[in-house]
Amino acid sequence: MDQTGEMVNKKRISESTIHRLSLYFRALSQLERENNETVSSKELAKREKLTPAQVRKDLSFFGSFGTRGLGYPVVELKNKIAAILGIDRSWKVALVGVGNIGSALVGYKEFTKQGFQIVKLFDNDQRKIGSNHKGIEVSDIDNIKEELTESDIELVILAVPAAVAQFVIDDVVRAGVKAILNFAPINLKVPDDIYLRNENMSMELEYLSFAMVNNHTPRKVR
Amino acid sequence: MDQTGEMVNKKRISESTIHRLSLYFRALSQLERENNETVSSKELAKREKLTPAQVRKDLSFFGSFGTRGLGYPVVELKNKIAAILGIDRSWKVALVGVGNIGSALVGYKEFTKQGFQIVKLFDNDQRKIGSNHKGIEVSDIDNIKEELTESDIELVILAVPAAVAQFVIDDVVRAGVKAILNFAPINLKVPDDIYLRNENMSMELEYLSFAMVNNHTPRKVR
DNA sequence: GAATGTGAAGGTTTTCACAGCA
DNA sequence: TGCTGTGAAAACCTTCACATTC
Repeated sequence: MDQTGEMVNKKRISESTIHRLSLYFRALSQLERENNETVSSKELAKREKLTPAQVRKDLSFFGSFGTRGLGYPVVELKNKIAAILGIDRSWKVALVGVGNIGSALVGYKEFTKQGFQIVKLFDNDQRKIGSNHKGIEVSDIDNIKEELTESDIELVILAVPAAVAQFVIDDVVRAGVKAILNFAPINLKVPDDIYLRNENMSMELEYLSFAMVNNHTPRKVR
Repeated sequence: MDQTGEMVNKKRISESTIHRLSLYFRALSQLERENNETVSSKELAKREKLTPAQVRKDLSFFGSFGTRGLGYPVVELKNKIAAILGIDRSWKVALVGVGNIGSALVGYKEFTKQGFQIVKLFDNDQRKIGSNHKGIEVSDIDNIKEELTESDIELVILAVPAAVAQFVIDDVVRAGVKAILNFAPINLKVPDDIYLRNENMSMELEYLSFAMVNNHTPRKVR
């Protein structure tokens, strides 16, 4: 049960449903740019290679947003989904590890578009510390616990080498951060109340490799 | 049915199973470095936050690699999985779009470790074309169809802006490439016989945002 | 007529539980 | 005894099909 009244989970929402909400959001943004007032589940499904029934089921978990015979109001639905995903606000994000991947993420437009603002960087390289990277201050990773604790940062992106990732995440957790996106190819240990997600970019390449070698026919595209 | 005899699919292998093979491979590499001769499904599961039954089921789709009472031979299993995933060889990869994300991927160690070699870059920026980027030649994106056709590149990573991604992928497909990993946040159209995977890095951030706002308790970590 | 919202059906994936083997 | 390999059961997710509403 949820005291805020924001959303009461009658049923458990599956992870895939949430991921598809991201897709709907993206499609609806595009539909808005194209000046569409309404969209049917059929059209939405087509744009993201899903089925109309799937779209309707997913949305129905959160309410009835459509009009029978007409479809869904584009802008309204987009805003509803943003609220469900929690991206109707902005999130302050710290990025740890201004290396190869890290510095690419600093300029990643999709993050900002969705309200994720990288406001602080951490690194252990003395040449980077104290300087500005694309307008964002780079702090010493040794002070990460203190600096995060004092900040209002709620989300951390880890882009450090696998060898040090566990040490870094321990500090991040101690600083009270509850949500972490990890790019290091390693399984990190965190307490149960921490949301930790892993982004593993070679996984998809490996899937492609598997598919080619085995003539695999996938059920869906992802 | 598969004429190569490499592997006959008795049952359809699920996508999640394949993704988990990547995890097993990673864990086994680590176990090998730690000089473990054998590993049980229990230990393997623990390392990747899965269940022992899941590990055994996954592996059983491809054969019986273990010894009852003992476990699985680490190095042997690692090699078997590499063969299944098709990463017991090297793949020549072209990367299109040497921007923010693209240039980060050029130096991404995980790719090389798994046998994915980026051997060619493409961009439309005249300042980059002809130059070398981390030792790899940058070609004009206008010649992509010809250059890919003449090459032995089998895999393409797309890291171009969403606005041009469809045009670029059309050329890539015309060049005969069958497997593409797309980083642009857009749904691309390709013929049925092309393997296309999408990497959407903000999806996981959005999931974290959703989880925090809704106190979502996930079934698993991914 | 057109398209949503949703129980019920169908399919897929995961977990259980135990037989079988070193 | 310890741990794999696997049918069967359970859980989960997707699709169907249709009553409902505009």
